[in-house]
Amino acid sequence: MPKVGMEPVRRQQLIDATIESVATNGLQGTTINSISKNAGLSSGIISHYFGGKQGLIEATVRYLLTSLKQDLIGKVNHQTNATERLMFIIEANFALVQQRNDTTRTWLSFWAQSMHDEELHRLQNVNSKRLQSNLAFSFKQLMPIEQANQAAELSAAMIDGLWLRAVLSKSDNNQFKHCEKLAKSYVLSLIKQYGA
Amino acid sequence: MPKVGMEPVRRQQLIDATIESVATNGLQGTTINSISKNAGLSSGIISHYFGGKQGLIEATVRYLLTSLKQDLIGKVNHQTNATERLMFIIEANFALVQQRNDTTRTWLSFWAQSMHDEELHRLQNVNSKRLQSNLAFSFKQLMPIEQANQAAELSAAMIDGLWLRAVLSKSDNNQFKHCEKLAKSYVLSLIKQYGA
DNA sequence: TTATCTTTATTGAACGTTCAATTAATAAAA
DNA sequence: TTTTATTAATTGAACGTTCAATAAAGATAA
Repeated sequence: MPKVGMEPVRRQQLIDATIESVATNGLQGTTINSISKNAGLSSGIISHYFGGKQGLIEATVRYLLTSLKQDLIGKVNHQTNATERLMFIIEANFALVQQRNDTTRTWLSFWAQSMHDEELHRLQNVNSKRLQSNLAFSFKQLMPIEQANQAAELSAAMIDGLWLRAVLSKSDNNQFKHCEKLAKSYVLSLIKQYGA
Repeated sequence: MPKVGMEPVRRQQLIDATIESVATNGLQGTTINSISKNAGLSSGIISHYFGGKQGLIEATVRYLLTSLKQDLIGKVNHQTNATERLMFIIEANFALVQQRNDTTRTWLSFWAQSMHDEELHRLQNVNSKRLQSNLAFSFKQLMPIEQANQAAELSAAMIDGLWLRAVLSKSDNNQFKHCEKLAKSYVLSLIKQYGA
């Protein structure tokens, strides 16, 4: 059965299977068996490639964070203006949902666990601060620095709040699209309010 | 050791111990042993009073929901005006934090789990919808119904978002106070914007 | 080309641990 | 004495990890 050069393939297979299992069974219900079964591989392979269950969990979170980051990078370029950039940030934060419906539940599980897992908490902070500083960067081109920072804090909370409530109510894609629109119009209203 | 009429005392003891354990160890790390140890009781007592671990978990969530509800009821009376009532709703939603620092983490754990537990999800929906309809009720006295509903949806998201970000960044009470102020001024700005 | 050696990839059973639940025993109060 | 309250001991299932075995692929040498 074995072929050479399987490592990257298997790693991705196991990460995908982890997202799937956490979305379906929760972090509590996710075992090395549920993951390896989803991936169509044996349980031992997890320790082989990730050192253990914990290593795979952390690799999965890192993968999700990278996906979010890449999504935004793919949308903007050097001639994107500040307002457009703000809209792209919002789109990126709601985009993972549209690609894979199971991703949102998985995120929430990981964030809850980050309260009791140092490495997950570190990763969560990177994500949370990146959202706010990305927003602040663009707001600063549209208003004074103090207002910009305040606008970034409020926008980040609004985005996360809309997202959280949509996830918890097990919303469909339409509902997420609705939340994306609300977030965008809130950011636009902040620009009108404080904009120079 | 046994005394008569211990039931309500023991139940509360075990619920308090559950909040404590979930805050410290997370829902994953919470066992009937960690709970009973916190309560200074034996593990068997959990099955006796709650039928099992799951029953105790659900009773704990119901207790938290009731506390939140009572907190709001205690603040308002028949001569509270709409704007005051909105401020009290926000205060109540941030108040549990101040009383007990460990409560917020516990909430987040429960909400994450609600994605994979029918009864918890039902309770979560009650809470989520109550916040929004409480907000809508007061907004309707200050603006047209359509704007009131929109304001309620946005305010609920803002409150939950500020709360979520504060919890995840392991904020102290000052940070929560700051978030409470932001939420209040956001609601006031909505009243100014749409208010008749 | 064939035979041998080495590395890479993978499995699945065995092990020790942890957990929730149950049971039997016990102690106080009625 | 009977009932209520509680503990301590026990059970069996489920879990993550480890590890010996194996199989294919690639490399080397005859």
